[in-house]
Amino acid sequence: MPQANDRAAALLDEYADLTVMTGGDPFRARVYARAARAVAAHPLDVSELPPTALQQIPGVGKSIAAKLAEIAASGSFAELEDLRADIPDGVRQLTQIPALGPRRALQLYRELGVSSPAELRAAIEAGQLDNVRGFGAKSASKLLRGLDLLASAGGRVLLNVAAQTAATVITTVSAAPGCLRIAPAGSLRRAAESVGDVDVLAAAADSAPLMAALTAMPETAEVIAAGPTKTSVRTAAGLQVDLRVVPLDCWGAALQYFTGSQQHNVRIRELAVRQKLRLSEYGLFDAESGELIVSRTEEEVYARLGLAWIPPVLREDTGEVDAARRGTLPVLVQDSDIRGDLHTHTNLTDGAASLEDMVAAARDRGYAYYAITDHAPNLVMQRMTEEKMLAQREQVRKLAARSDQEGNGGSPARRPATAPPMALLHGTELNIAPDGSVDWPAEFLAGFDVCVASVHSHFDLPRQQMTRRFVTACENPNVNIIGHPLTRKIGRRPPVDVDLPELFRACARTGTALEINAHPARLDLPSAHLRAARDAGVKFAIDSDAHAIAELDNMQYGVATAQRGWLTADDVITTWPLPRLTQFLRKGG
DNA sequence: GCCGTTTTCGGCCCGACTGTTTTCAGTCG
Repeated sequence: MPQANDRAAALLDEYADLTVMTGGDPFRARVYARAARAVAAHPLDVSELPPTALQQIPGVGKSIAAKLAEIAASGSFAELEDLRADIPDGVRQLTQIPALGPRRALQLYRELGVSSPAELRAAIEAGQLDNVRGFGAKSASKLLRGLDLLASAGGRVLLNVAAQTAATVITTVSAAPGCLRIAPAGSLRRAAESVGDVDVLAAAADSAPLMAALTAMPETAEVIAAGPTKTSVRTAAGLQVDLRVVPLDCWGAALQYFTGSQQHNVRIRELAVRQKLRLSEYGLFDAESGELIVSRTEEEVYARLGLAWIPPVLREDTGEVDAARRGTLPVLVQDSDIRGDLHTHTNLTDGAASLEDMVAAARDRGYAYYAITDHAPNLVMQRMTEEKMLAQREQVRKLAARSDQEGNGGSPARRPATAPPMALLHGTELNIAPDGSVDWPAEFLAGFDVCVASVHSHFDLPRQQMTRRFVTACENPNVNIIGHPLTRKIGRRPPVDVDLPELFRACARTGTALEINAHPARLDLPSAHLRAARDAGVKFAIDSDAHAIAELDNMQYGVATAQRGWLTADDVITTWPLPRLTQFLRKGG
């Protein structure tokens, strides 16, 4: 989405937060927060839209449309500035501390003058909290730990780290006596790009042995809360794990509830209320009689509300509820649709494994095709030369010929035994220079089966120049895929500033695919932009960018990202049969 | 402040746990 939308959304969000802090109308705050999400997800640049178009955005009415216009004109709006004058920005930062919400943060500011995390730490250490009503010794030590946590990481982890932690928890807790079912829930089940805490749902008649197993787990460093239905711990690595245990009879309602997102759940519950029903983690009930209607499966809960079952990856309140009601949910691309990988490395450049080993591992995955795309010479540290590249090509051709003779191993689950052997494509990952040019002359590039082109430096070009850079790369007849387009690293490096609608148009016009880089630290192009790109006519390559054998398995995170962007198999060129893919790689030439 | 398969006004999701308090507000998801 346009960066102007992110800025406007941040201001609306800040206004919502400050409204809550100052004891303003909580419903108004919620409306602003919801409008902020809708603005952030809107495909068009809100700073350029007329008021009538702004009011088409869900959750934006006359008043917020006027605020958006004010933001476009002046960079902020008057009501926000009024609240900012009352409350320093540092006070809002305080609410990032676990267990410190808006009301108590404001209380600390009003009574002690604390207006930043650093000042809060000083105040606690000076014993000033003792004089504040509602803050006891426990609060003080909890806040100190929260301050440490905030300083260390911001608390969020990548999807693969969360998945590993969940796997450990599930192994441990499922071994406890009486554990009937157990599954990941929350943002992990939705495959969000980062996870703040790991939610695990279990079913049992008696929760005590399960809770005990969690708190006794060697990885558990601290027990945050412990009750009969919910126990929260923090691992030694600092990651919070929430275990919820419910009776088996309400498994479906509980899984629906604990998968979220919160915004999705609000939508679903509003729908229930309108039908004179009440939905909780224990089931869907008649609002008046209190009688249980359904609770055993998610499918039953959604069906009783008049909805198709909604895949967890779509549960973000971005239109999935309406689509489920109309029966127009997309048939999402699946792991089993993936036929190959078009962006991988070997130890010829910065990969860890040999060509032979990477190819063998790919073949074990049952792929129909696999591209080796080592770095090109302009990434100087990789020391690539034409000679090395041509020698690798020879090796690739020999490996391909050998597998032709020997037939193909490969998992029978993915392809029948009669399937042709895995095709090997020789490619490269080019470096897009600031002017949009890439390594090597066109004649040499024409010898590759596939070229990925990516930005690896000069991340801070002004938007116009950055956009020109990408468009020039797309217009190169030898460039097939733009690798990790925004070059962001989750939680570490921001995305580059590029005019996305223009990039999407260039990709569609030139037959250049955008990558969905499956590395959990990248997930790039991010899911939030995929629908706009798809609507502009863009096709996508889900690639692992594997630098080691184990990283081939990251493909699953790329597929999940594509799903979160509502993509079907047809939108993704790495699901296509080889002849269709080969045709695409010719770029109409 | 927004919104409508009952509504253009009167609603706006629901429950668990904690800490400090003696009945509940705040926080979280």
